[in-house]
Amino acid sequence: MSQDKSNERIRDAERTIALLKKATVDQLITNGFAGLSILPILKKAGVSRGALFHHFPTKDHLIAAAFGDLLVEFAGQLHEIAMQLRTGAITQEEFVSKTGETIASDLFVGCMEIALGIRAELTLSALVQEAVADWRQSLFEFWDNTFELPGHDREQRSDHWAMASNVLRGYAFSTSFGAAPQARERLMRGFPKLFLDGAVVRPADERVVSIKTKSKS
Amino acid sequence: MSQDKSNERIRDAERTIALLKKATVDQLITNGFAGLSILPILKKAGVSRGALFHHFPTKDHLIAAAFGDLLVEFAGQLHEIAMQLRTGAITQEEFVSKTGETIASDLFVGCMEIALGIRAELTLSALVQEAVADWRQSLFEFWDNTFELPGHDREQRSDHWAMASNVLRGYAFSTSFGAAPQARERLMRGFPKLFLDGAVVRPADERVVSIKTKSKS
DNA sequence: ATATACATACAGACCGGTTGGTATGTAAAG
DNA sequence: CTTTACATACCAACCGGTCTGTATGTATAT
Repeated sequence: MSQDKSNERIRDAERTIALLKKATVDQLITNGFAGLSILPILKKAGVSRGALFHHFPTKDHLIAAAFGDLLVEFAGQLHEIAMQLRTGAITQEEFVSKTGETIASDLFVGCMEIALGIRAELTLSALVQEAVADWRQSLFEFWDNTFELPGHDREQRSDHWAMASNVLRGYAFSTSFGAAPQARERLMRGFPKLFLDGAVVRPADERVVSIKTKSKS
Repeated sequence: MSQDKSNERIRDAERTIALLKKATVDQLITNGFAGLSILPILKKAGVSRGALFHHFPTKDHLIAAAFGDLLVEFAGQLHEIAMQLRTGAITQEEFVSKTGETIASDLFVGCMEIALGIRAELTLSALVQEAVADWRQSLFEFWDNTFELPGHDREQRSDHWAMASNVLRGYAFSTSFGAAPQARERLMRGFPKLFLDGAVVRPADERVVSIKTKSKS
């Protein structure tokens, strides 16, 4: 990890913070929410305790920051997939496959774990509230900017894509067991039939989209 | 909790085990998976450390046992709702409402939390594997024994109900934030349209169903 | 019936290890 | 010299688990 055993110090706040958040995400993926202790995080980041608590008042603040980064990254990944479809770089089938893959990735499962885990932790849940709201919004935009639903008003579209999102969330959850090998095929067959049948892909230039969240206030 | 400060001991293994499992579920609901320490569990159960480790070799075994109980209880709740629909005691709309409520309850959210949380814990995930397999089976039976899907073969029915289950899981997940007040209405509108349109309720006497799991081997 | 022997059910002190967080010190930058 | 960035020693609280001891059962022998 860190071969700088010499006494030269690296003084770069941004870098240190990034390392810490990255290590937190790594730790979340490999050891789950319950495994989010600061010791392994510090080890992975190659950073000292002092550095951590210099930049973050508590462990929860670090987790919240890492969680926020995760969600933003996801929004970016989904946006990327959407653009590939809208530019014709991939087929609708590939779109469903890639989206499913993204949602069922360890990263997103880790997100769900945090989202459920913080239910009982008031301070932490308060810290991530804003990031979650942003994420919700960007998820709807992901669908609504990618597909047109002729004859549907805004309310109906919200309903439609909310259900679609629920399916993917449930899919991600069920795959985290790894016990349903047919789950993927079921998604590939079922999802387009249920949600994309009447939908029309919006050409890439139809609407200029900013998927970016409001970011650090 | 326990006012028996006298030196009279209650010697009832079944009772003690039940108290421990109950306390574990309670603790899971109120404090989440990360809050599953033995101390608060023991306190809630009014049982000593010695009693716990006499009946369960490790904490994980207790959690697994409590988790298994939870899943069986859920299967029972769903079965109950299904029977109400099949006997005509409730409407389809009420059926969707009740099912959604059950899935989005604190109890089930706790289940999801465990299911995700154990991802990184090998021993625990091994312990609950069987219970999860039983649960999967009973969930499919819940749908398939309740509704007929004319013109669908077994494979197609599996696809259909797997997607339906995913929607509910995703719904449960999203409500655990409490941030989407319209989520319930969306489910009530969207679910029947997507999954119950071509489905026919099986009369209660059409098929003798055993929703019971294989139970303790 | 009563005494003996043993298994089971429970209680609570105790253990080493880990937890999140702090206090203090030091090196670099302005 | 002051501020910022990082390092280290340290702390009280808590963790899961083991220990020894005790209360309560039951099976057998007398």
